[in-house]
Amino acid sequence: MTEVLPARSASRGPSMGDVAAHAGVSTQTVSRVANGLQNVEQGTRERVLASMRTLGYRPNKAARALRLGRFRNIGVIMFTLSSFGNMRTLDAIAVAAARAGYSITLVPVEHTTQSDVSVALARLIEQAVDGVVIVIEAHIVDKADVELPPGLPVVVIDSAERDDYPVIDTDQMQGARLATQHLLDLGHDTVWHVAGPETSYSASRREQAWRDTLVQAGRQVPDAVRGDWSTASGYAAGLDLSRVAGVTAVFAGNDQMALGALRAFHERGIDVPGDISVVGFDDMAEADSFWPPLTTIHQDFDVVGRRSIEILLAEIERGETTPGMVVAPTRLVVRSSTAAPRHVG
Amino acid sequence: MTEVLPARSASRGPSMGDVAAHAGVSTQTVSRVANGLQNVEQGTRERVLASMRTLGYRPNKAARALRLGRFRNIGVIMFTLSSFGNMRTLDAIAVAAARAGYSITLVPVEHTTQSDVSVALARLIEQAVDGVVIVIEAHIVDKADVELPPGLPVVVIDSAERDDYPVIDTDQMQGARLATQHLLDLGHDTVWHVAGPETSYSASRREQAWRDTLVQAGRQVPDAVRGDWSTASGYAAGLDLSRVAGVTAVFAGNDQMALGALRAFHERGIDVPGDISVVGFDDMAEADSFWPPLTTIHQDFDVVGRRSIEILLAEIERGETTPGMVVAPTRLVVRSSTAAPRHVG
DNA sequence: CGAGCAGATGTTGACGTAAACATTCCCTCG
DNA sequence: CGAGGGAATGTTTACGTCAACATCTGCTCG
Repeated sequence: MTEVLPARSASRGPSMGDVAAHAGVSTQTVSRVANGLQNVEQGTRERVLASMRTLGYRPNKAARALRLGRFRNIGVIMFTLSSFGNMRTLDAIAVAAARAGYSITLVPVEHTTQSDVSVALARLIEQAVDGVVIVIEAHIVDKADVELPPGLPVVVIDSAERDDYPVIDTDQMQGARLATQHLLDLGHDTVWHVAGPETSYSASRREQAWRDTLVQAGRQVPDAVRGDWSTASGYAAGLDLSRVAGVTAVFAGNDQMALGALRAFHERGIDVPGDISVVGFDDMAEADSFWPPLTTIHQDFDVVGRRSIEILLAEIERGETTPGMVVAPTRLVVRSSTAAPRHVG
Repeated sequence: MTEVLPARSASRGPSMGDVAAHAGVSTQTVSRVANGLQNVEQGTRERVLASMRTLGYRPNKAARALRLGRFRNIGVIMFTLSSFGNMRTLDAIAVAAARAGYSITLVPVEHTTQSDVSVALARLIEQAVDGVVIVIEAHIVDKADVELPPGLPVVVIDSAERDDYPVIDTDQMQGARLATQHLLDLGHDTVWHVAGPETSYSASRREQAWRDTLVQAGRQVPDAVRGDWSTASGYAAGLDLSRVAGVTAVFAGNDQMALGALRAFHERGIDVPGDISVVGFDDMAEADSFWPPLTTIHQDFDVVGRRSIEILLAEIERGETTPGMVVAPTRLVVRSSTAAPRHVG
C-alpha cells in the first residue's frame, strides 16, 4: 500500500496524487487534510502530513482556482506608483487584502494613454482576479472607454463620482476648504492657489473648494497658478507669486508643490510665514521637517485603501453592493508655515 | 450548427466550449484563435472572434496555468512599501515584468518578524508564481530561516551577498565613499555620520565605507550617530551634532535623515553649508527642493528593479543562473548643502 | 488520374483539485 | 442480535485549456 512512486516530471512538483500514493490513502483524503477538514482520523492525518513534508508538496493554486472558480486574488490598476499618496494607498490595500487572505496583482499603467489603460485592463480581464481596484488620477479613463467585463466587482478610488461603480476617495473639497479657511481665519485678505494639473479630478476638486470658500467669504479670487504636482512646478509657481504684489497666503495643491514654493521664497528672501503663509495638502511623511515645518491637510490614505478592500470584498463574497461615493475626511495639521499677516488689513 | 446554448452557470463566465458551440466549431479552433495561431481560415477566425465578443468570453487563466504549468506571474515580497526606495524599485519591477508579459503578485510583510516573513513566504509557496523577488532590508531573514521550495527561481534585492540566490543591489559602499570623499575634497578635516538602523545591511555598508574612507585618508573617525531612516531620527541626530564642537561636515545615511538634520540646524541657527555641510543618500525626488537643495548620492532604483527581473526571467525561461552579486553604481549629485569649511584647517 | 501532401479542423486526454456521491466499518440501541 | 446511523475513507467526475494525434479537404505533380 505504501509504495513510493517515482517523481513523474522534473519540472512539476508533486501533486495530491503523489502524496496520496506515498501515504497509502486516496487523493480525497489528502485534500481533506490539506484543507484542514475535521473528518480525518488522527493517525491518517499525521501520515499524510508526513508524506507532504517528505515529498515537498505544495498545493497548486491554479488547479484549486479552476475547481473553485475563485482566485482569492484582487487586481490593482494604478497609474504611477511614484506618488506619495498612491504608494500609501497601495500599502494599505495590500495589507488589508492580505489580512483577508487575498493576494494582490499589481498592474502598472506606464503612460496615461487610453491604449495603455486598455492593455492594463486586458491583462486583468484574463480572469485571474475576483475583483479589481482602480486607482485613477486623470480624466482619461472615461466610463465609456473602459470596458470591464460585467459581473466583475470593481471599486474605483478617485474623486469623480460615477454611476457604474462604487467610488471611494479622500474628501478633497473638505480638505481644501479647511486649508483656505485656516488662512482666512489667520487674517489674510485672500488666498492664492497653486493648482494641480488639469487632468486630475482631485486637483479640480481642491481648486473648486478653494474658490468656493473665498467666494463665500466675500473675498477676491486671484487666478490659480497651474502646476503638475512636482516640486519643480511648485518652484516655478513660487517664483511667479513672489513677483506679485500683495501675496500673503498660498494654498498649494500638494506638499511637493508647497515644498517647491518654499524653496522659491527662500531664494527670493521672502520669509515664511512672516511674509507669506503656505499650506500644503497630503501631509507626506517629510512635511514636518520642511523648513519651516509645513502646515498641511492630512489625508488618510490608509483609510481609503482599507475601505476600498472592504467594499470590494463585500461584493465578492456576499454580493453586497455599496452604491454612491464613500468619502474619507481630512484634517488640518498646523505647523510653522502659517501665521497672521504682518500688517493686518 | 450555430445553435445558441444557454449560459450554464450564473457565476462562471462563458468558456471555450460555449464559444465553440456558438460559433459552430470545436474548442480547439477557439483555442487556436485565442492564441493567435495562424492555421485558421480567415472566415472561421472572424466567426469565432464575433462569438467571443457576443458571449463576453475571457480566457480562464487558472485553467491555462494548470495546463501549461506556468503562471506568467512573479511574486514580490517586500518589507514596507512606505519607503521611497522600495516604491521606486517596485515600480521598476512592475513595469519590467509587465513588458515581459508577466504580472506581479505583491506580498506585503507587515512586521519584520520571523513569523510574518514565514507567513508571507507560505503564501507565495502556494505555487502561483514562476519566480520570486525578495526585497530585504533587515538581517532578520537569514538563509537558514527561510525555506523556499527548491527549484523556485529567486532573486534577492539586498546588500548582503549570499550563496544560495543571486543578489542585486545598489553599490552602497561606492556611494558612501563618494559622499565622504566629496566632503574631504572640499577641505573638511573629517566627516560625521548619521547611520541607519543596525538591522539594515545597507546601513552598515554605508557606515563601513564611510569609516574606511576616513581611515584611508588618515582622518579621525568620530562616533556614528544612530538613526532609523526617519526624519525624526535625523532631527534628533542633528540636534546632537549641533552640540558637538568642531562638526563641519555630516554624511547622513539617507535623504530623510538629512532633511531632519537640516531642520535641526535651522532651528539652532547653524548655517548650511556655511557652518556645516550635509550630504544625503538616495536622491529622492524632493531632495533638490530642500533648503538648501541637498547634495546627495543618486541611487538608480530603476536599474535595480529592471535588472532583478531580467535575472529572474533568465532563470525562469532559459534556466540561466546568475551567480554572485550584481551591483548598480551610484553617482554624486552636488547641490547647495555642501561647501568648503569656513576656516580651512 | 491517382498518390501524396499541406493546410484546416476535429477528437481525445491530462493538468491538480474538490464536490458529490458511494462504500466500508464500527458502534448503539431497541 | 440485527437494523440503523454516523464517521472515516474511497470513487467518480468536472472545472477550462491546450498538446498530440486523427481526420478531412482540396490541390499539385509525376
